[in-house]
Amino acid sequence: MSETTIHDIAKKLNISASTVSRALNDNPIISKSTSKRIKKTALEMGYRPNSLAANFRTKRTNTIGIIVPLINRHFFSSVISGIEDLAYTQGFAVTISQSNDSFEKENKIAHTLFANRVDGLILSIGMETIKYDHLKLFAERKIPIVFFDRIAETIEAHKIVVDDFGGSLRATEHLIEQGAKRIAHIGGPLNLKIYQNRLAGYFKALERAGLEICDSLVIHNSLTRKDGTIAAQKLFQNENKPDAIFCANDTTALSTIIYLKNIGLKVPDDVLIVGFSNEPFSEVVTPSISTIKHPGFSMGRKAAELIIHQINEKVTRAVFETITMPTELIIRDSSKRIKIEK
Amino acid sequence: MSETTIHDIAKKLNISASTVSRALNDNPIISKSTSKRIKKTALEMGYRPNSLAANFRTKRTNTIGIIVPLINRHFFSSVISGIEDLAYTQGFAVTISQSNDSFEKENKIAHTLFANRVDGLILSIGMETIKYDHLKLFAERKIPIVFFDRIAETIEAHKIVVDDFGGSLRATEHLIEQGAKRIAHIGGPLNLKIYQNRLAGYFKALERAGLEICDSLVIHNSLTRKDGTIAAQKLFQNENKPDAIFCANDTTALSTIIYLKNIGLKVPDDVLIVGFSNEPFSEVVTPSISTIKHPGFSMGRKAAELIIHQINEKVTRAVFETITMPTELIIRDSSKRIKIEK
DNA sequence: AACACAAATGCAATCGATTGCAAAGTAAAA
DNA sequence: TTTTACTTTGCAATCGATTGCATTTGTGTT
Repeated sequence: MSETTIHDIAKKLNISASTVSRALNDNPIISKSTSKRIKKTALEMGYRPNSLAANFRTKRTNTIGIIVPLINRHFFSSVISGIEDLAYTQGFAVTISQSNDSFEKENKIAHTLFANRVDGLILSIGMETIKYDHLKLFAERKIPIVFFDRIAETIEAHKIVVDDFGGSLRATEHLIEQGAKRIAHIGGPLNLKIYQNRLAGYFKALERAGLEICDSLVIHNSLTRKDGTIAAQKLFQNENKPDAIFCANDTTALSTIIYLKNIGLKVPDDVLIVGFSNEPFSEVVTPSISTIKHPGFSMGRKAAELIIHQINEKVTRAVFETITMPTELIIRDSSKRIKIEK
Repeated sequence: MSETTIHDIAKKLNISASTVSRALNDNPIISKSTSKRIKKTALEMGYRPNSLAANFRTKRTNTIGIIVPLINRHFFSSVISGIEDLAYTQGFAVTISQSNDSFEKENKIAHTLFANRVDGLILSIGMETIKYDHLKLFAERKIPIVFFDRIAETIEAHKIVVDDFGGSLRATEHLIEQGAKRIAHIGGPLNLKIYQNRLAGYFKALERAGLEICDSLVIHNSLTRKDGTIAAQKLFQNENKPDAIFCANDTTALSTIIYLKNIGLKVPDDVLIVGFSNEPFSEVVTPSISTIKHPGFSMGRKAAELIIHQINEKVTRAVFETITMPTELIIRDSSKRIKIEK
């Protein structure tokens, strides 16, 4: 009727539950012969370990909690995939929740994960998040946290970010190499560090090349399809039109390209475009979009590696590091001046 | 030092732990005044509920296990997102693993999820899976299972599938309406039901229209980018070339389009194309790809709804149903005969 | 004041596995 | 045969919350 427990096995073999427990956990202190007998009986009796009981007793769940703004987004699902991939090999399960960029939900999720005693937390914070009490909860109880992409700067923890600055620098320099003189930038909300960095890389490249920084060429918005269209509209209503645009994501790069096509301008002939993140569509649209590659999957693996190390080593006094994942410029059609190519 | 428990609260207030437990769970049997005192003290003492203990005692984890072949894939991450979305509102957490289409991994994951006593399991089985012992485990212990997309036909459980047949029928009919006479089909591995159904819908449409079914126009492969190119190559080496292709996914639709472009044929002018699944890129490539929409997110929500209902109602003897999610033809440029349009 | 009955609280067992320490068993050395 | 030193095994407490049942407290009625 009810589930077989180690006590049932013990009773059947006339031994103690402790021995059964040890045998099933391959504790070498148990003689091989009894161990074998126990395992055989366990199998016969259809024994299924109850991790709940074990976790409760040992205060360890072998579970990593993950919070992302939205699961169904290429970058995040790549990271999650990477985390799960490594975690699995190390015997950890992952519990995933999405905050939908709502602080309230993020907060509740954090408490639930804590109540479930996850061994560690990997997260990318939501756009609304400016208070971190829900995360301090973990820090206080020495439960390791690893941030990725959207990090909380004031919390002491390992952080994994993308080299936004370097990527943007490279992207902008590439545009300059292709002959662009008036490069615009469509950027994201500046309360997020990543967009600050992308802006900074853009500025740096201009500065290095001795190009003037022009306020009217820089627009910030939420980087949706629509935002991109509106931004492009604004840029090309100027009398002094740009000859290239560095977009802070591929989505706006795409809608910009579509807009330009509609007003009769050609990419890359008339305007050069570079995006950011290497979305799956970027390779296959026409023209294909030059972009900066985000190593989502390996970020996930790295995050898992860091957190598991902390969990296993119980490194509490560790020096926390901020790991910057390399970015890579992928040159595609949207930024290739044909003349220069040949 | 150590965590505050309900006993600590009880001791401090000189009452019993049972009362504390009941108060914190809003049991109405506890008077409002004590309840208020208890909650206040709990807050002051920084009490954090230990779900491990509660779950252990109640044998209920409020957790749903999910197994998908690959998290980082648009369709699956949409479904996961939908599951999480609804589950969250019902107080359930989700634990997600990817099988990578490996039977061994799927098997191990199932056992781990069982050991962790998830309340229910939602999964899409891997390509290698032909034995279901690891799932019978759940069935035997009355733990509800819901399959989606790739279902195990011999296990009794709710199943949620996409209307592959109807979608394919509609897609093919659409091509016929647009004037196609020789319609090819690039399909997936026939050991998966979904591809059988897509093939069947294609046949049905031809039959209804009185068009001849021609073996040389039907190709089956694994539906990768490369497979699509190879298939297209084969189709257009025939003397009797197709004037339209219905592809079983958008990926092959895309690579077919690219191949045709390379050999100087125009889509849709020379060849009409329809894909399946509505990948994010399909809308934005040139020409945009007509396709059949997969309602991933709502499938996820539906799956969550079904499983939570079973969990809460303890419906063991329920009649299991197979729910077919509606598909929708999205007509884009790749299948629009301009002349017919105007 | 006595009683009945309802409301509020407490007692104590329980869930299943783990683990420090004690005890028993075994083999080798003296 | 006794002693010593391992090897194996068992005892019993423990983790924190829940819950059926018993008990106490409180309220109202006659």
